[in-house]
Order: sequence, then C-alpha cells, then structure tokens
Amino acid sequence: MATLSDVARRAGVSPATASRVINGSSKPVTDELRERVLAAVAELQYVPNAHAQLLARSHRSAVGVIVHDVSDPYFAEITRGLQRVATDQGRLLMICNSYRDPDRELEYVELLRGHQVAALILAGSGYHDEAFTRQLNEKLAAYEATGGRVAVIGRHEHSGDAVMPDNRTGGYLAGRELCGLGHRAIGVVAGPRILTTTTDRLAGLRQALTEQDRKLPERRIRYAEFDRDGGAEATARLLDADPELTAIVALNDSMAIGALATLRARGMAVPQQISVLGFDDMPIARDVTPALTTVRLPLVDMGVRAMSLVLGVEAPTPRVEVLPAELVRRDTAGPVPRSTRATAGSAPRARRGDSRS
Amino acid sequence: MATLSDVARRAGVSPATASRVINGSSKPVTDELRERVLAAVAELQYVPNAHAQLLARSHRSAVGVIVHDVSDPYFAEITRGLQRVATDQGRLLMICNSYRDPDRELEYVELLRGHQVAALILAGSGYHDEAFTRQLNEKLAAYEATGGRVAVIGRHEHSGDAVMPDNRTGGYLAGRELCGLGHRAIGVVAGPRILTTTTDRLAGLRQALTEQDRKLPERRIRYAEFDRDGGAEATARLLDADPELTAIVALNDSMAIGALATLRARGMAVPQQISVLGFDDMPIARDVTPALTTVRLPLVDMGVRAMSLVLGVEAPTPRVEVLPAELVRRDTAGPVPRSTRATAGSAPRARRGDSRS
DNA sequence: TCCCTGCGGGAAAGGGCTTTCTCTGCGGTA
DNA sequence: TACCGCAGAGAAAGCCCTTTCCCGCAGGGA
Repeated sequence: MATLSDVARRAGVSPATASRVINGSSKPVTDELRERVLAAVAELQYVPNAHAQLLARSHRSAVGVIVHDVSDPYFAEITRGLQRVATDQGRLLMICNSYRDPDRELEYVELLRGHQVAALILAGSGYHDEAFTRQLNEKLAAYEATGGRVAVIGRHEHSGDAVMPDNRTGGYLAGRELCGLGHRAIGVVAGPRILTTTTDRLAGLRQALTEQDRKLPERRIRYAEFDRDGGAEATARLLDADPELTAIVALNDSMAIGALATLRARGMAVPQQISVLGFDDMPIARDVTPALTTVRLPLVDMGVRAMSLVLGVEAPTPRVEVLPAELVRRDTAGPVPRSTRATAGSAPRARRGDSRS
Repeated sequence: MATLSDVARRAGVSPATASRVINGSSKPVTDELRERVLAAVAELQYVPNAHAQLLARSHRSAVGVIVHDVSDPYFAEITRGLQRVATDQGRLLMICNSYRDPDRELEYVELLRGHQVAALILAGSGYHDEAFTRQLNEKLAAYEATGGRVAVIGRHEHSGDAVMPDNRTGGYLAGRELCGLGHRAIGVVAGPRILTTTTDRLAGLRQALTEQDRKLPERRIRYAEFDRDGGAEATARLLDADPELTAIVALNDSMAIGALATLRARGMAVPQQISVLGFDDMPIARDVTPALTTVRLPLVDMGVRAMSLVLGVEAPTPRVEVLPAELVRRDTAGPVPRSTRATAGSAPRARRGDSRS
C-alpha cells in the first residue's frame, strides 16, 4: 500500500504539505504543489490509512450501534432512523448484531469503545438479569466517564438518555381491543420471559383484562423465541392445550406471522374463528393475508430520536423520551364467534385499509 | 481513556510487558507481573485502542462487505452466510449499504481499503454502465495489487473470484412453469433495467417463452424499483395497459408481494384469475397468502461460498461458482383460467406445502 | 535601511500500540 | 573461577498520519 510519504516523495514535497492538500486543510498551499500532490495521489491510487488517521486526529466521529439483529425488520426500521441522522451529520455507523446474546453485547461494548466511537446506542429489549445489568452498566459508566455518549432504545437498564416505546400501553391497547370485541379466552404468544419487552407488553395486556374483570392465567401464555418460528410453535402449543381460544395476542409481528401460519395449517379461519393481534407494525404486516391488526410503534422515529439525543448537546439530567404506541386495525381481529360468545359482541365493522384508534 | 502506559505505570512494569500480558504473547512473563498487569487493567477499565493496534500490527484481519441494503431479506440472507464463515475464523465484518448507488459503492471500496480490510466482498447486481464498471475494476485492481482479496456475488464486472446465482436458468424455470400451465398473456414486473440481475432473469424468461413459440413483448414488461412498492406500482401499470394478463412474473419476491397487494386491492383472485411468480424465495414467501410460488436461490450458501473463496487459498486463475436456481411450487401459480384458455392447461395439482421441480 | 508581518513550506513531535533488539542477572559447565 | 547461555524484563524503533511549531523570505511601513 502506498503511504503518505510515498506520495510526498513522488510529488517532491514534504508529508506535511501532502497531508494538507489531501485533507483540504485551511493552511494555504500554492496551486503548483497542490497539482503535483494530486497527481501523485492519482498515480499511486493512494488511500489514507484510516487507522493512522484516527490515531493522529484526536477527535472521534463514528457512532457504535448494538442491536439484536439488523435483518429483523424491527431493528431494520430503527436502524434506518439512526442512519438517517448519522448520515446527515457525516457520521459513520458501526453496527453490531448481538443476536440476543448478553455476553456478546458486553463484548461489543468493549469492541466499540476500542474503536473510539464518539457515542454508543443500544437498541432492543433489556434483560431481567441482575448480574448482567450491573456489568453492562459498569461498562457503560466507564465509557461515559471518558467522554462517551450513550443512549438506549427500549431498555431500562441504563440510567442515562433513553428512547422508550410505550410497550405497556401498547399491550393495554391490544387487550382493550380484544375485550371490546367480546373475547374472553385469550392466549398469548410471548417472547422470552427474560426480556423486559415481553414483560412490559404482558403487563399492559394484563391490566386491560383485569379492568374488564377478565384474567390472563399463566397457562394461556407460551414463551418462545421472538421470531416467526417461535410464534408458530407457541401457537401450536397454545391451541393444543386450550382449543377454546378465540383470540391470540402475539407479542411481536414476526410471531404473529408464525401464528397465522399455524392457524392456516390447522384450517382455522382468521378472524372468523379466531382473532390474531400483532405488535410493532413492521412493514410486512399490511401485506400478509388477512392483513395484520397490530400495535404500531414509531420505529424509524425511535432511531431518529436516539441518534439526535446522542449527537446533540449533553443534558445535565437524563432524558427519557417515551414514544406512543397506537392500535392499527386491519383484518385479523374480529368479534368473538357467535357460538362461543358470552355477551353480545360489538357490531361488525368495515375492514380493508387501516383504521387507527 | 486509559492507555497502555497508564496500565504499565500502575502495574510498575514496562509497556512492553503489559502488552505481552494483555495479548497473551508467546514470550513468557512471570506470574507475579502478570497478576499486577491484569489487576491494573481491571481497575482502569482499560480497553486497547483498536486503531493503534491495527496500525502497529501489520496483519489485517477484518473483511469488508458491500451490499445494496442489509435490511432487504435477499441481502440479509447472504450476509448471514458471510457472517457464519467470518465468525468461525474470528474475522470482523464491516458491512456497508450502497443503497444501489454506484457512486456510494465506489466510495465504500475506498473507505474499506482505507480501513485495511484483508478482503472485500461485493454482493448484489452489477450495472449496465461501462464507465462505472471500468472505474470499479480499476479500484479493485489497485486493491488486489496490494495483496487484497476480492470476490463478487451475483455480478459480472469483476474478473476475479465470483459466486453467481444462476439467474438466467431461474428465469427460464419461471417461464417454463407458466407455459406448462397454459399461460400466454404473461406480464413481467421487473427491477431497474440498468441492473444485470434484471436483464439476466429476463433473458432466461424470454428464452423459455421463445422455445414455446410465445413472445415477451416489451409492452408487457414494466421496470420499477426492486422493492414492494415498485412491484405494486408496476403491477398496476401492467394491468391498466393489458387487463387480459393471466400471469405475472415478478423479478424478485419483494416485488411479488407488492404485486399481490395490488391484485388484492383490485379484487383479482390469485391464482384463479391470475397467477403470480416470484424470485429469490426469501423467508417471507411461504407466509404470505396464498403462499408464493417462486424461484429459489441458495442465498445463505452464496454468502458462505464467497467468504470461503476470499479467506481460502488464492487460486492462480479466477474461480466462478455458479449456484443453481430451483423452482418452488406453492400457491400463487395455477393453470390459466378456462375462459381465456387457448389450449388445455395441465391438470390441477395439489397445493399446500412446497413441491420443487 | 531596518524591522515587522505574514505567507508558504518543512521539521518534528506526538497518537497508542507491537515487536525487535538489548541488557541484566542467574545457573550451569569446563 | 571464568565463561556461556538463557530467561525475563525494558528500551526503543517503528506503524502512518496530523498538526504544531519554526524558519526563510518577500513586501510594506517607519
């Protein structure tokens, strides 16, 4: 690889001058030398060594992002928001997938610190795990102590800036909707119970049911991986245990799609025989058939906010931005079937297209 | 940030010794000193500066990857394959999204070169663009001249190692399937015509039709963005121009999903009134309703192969691995409707579940 | 004529780490 | 006792840039 001195030598100037030309330094350089340097750069196909640059310049500009999995639409949307702001400010993003492995998450914090990122954003659910939370907080604190900025998205563990989707209210909206439609036998297809996202959403759901004097017994909840296959499998287990179910709440859209697959395989009509509710409103939700009724989270916006927090002025006290959840009515949730209906359900409503509450 | 000298000072040793302990060097260090260093590291929360390390070590280990968009399932799957091999070999991946912008692609080649990556993988379609191709090849050649390894996935422009999905045969299989089902009025929802992927798939399709004495006139092709919305919009245009169509081939699954959305909105039954074929077989294809008949590409495997090529031994002559496409029959393609059938279609076949040709 | 100023350029000091080279002190052999 | 060899530690030379500091020179004002 050609180095800066190679360029300088070839152009017959000092490395200092070459550097100034290449970086468009404010220090003036005569046109003649400038030409010579530029020519040498082109001839040698010179590309500056990024590591040497980052070492020499003291100011750090890249931003580190840790998500569970970028290819999961939930994180893809958030990342889109992060990226948008970062690009606007000319920041490079380093994105790491933890694949929901807490240890890997800790490793990535170190890795990104080592790469001298100016800020760190952790997106995704937190864990109910004291030891892990403490460890993570220690690492984040150490990073912040050296001037690093940190923001979390959708997790409780960090005491600093945070962007929180209102998971609890989202769960509540889902529960209220199903109650309104007359459902009593409601099953839940949940993500891993160690995730705070799971428990937050469940808590809201439970609250809605309680307000209507209904219960959400533990036997009507199945925990599985937060993805399509987890949803399919949990739905099967749920149905086997309790064939009377008239509604299923999936705690994210991927699981809901898995649930729909299982129901289709078993020949159960949605929403005539059984209703399904998702969570997140990822893009594909409107394209499955029937289109998925779900709780929308402003994913892109969550990314935008988090990046803005972290690149903006530092606040004396931690800021927590709670972003609202919103019910999107599509075609998978309908009134409880007549045969099992206990009380009169609500009037059937028009389908097709989205309507939000 | 604590530095190595801070650690050394605190432990009362030289930086050299501290470095040896931290990196597990082969040079022996007494246990006592080792302990002291480790203690200092823990107390100071020391993390080595990655840039300084990479500068000091001459050997490069990271691998650069340029894709159109990781959050697109096509690339997400390929990336999964890349990642798998890279992780096995303890390599860090730097993933960059070009968002199908050739200029950004060129910039990323430089960026990654600057970051001293050991190898470079370009995935995604190539462009019908002489000037761009030449520029890219120059940059890649310059990189290879300094010992960098390069592999491309699904693109023709590079003369070195390549992994190629058999797009042409895939197109051919799609065409043959539809001909076999009796279709004559076939429309195509295509990606941008500047992409070689588009033209390769079209070429195979055209060949299949020609063999059956059928034509694929340009007026039955609509070019649009290679995504869901592009597919929806192109389908609408296609239908407006030619309401007699009995089948639509979408040149990737995202577009096919858009096509299904448009057809649903217009109340056209799939596959009774009109058949739809996709391409790629991304994971969601089996979960839409009706489940998508499509041409499968071994996406994960493509990633695995490419990474293996680039991390394995260098070959004297360029290797090109062509990976086969395969038709996956699901529920969106059926016999041509009776009313428009010219000749007897094939017998209806069982649906549900996948069957491959 | 002398001094000051300002411009254009180079020398050199880092930036934080790895690694080779060198040095010291010890045990073992002749 | 003298010498050799080696283990273990430190000194120092890079790795490739950026940036400060300094220097020489030309022009302008006193």
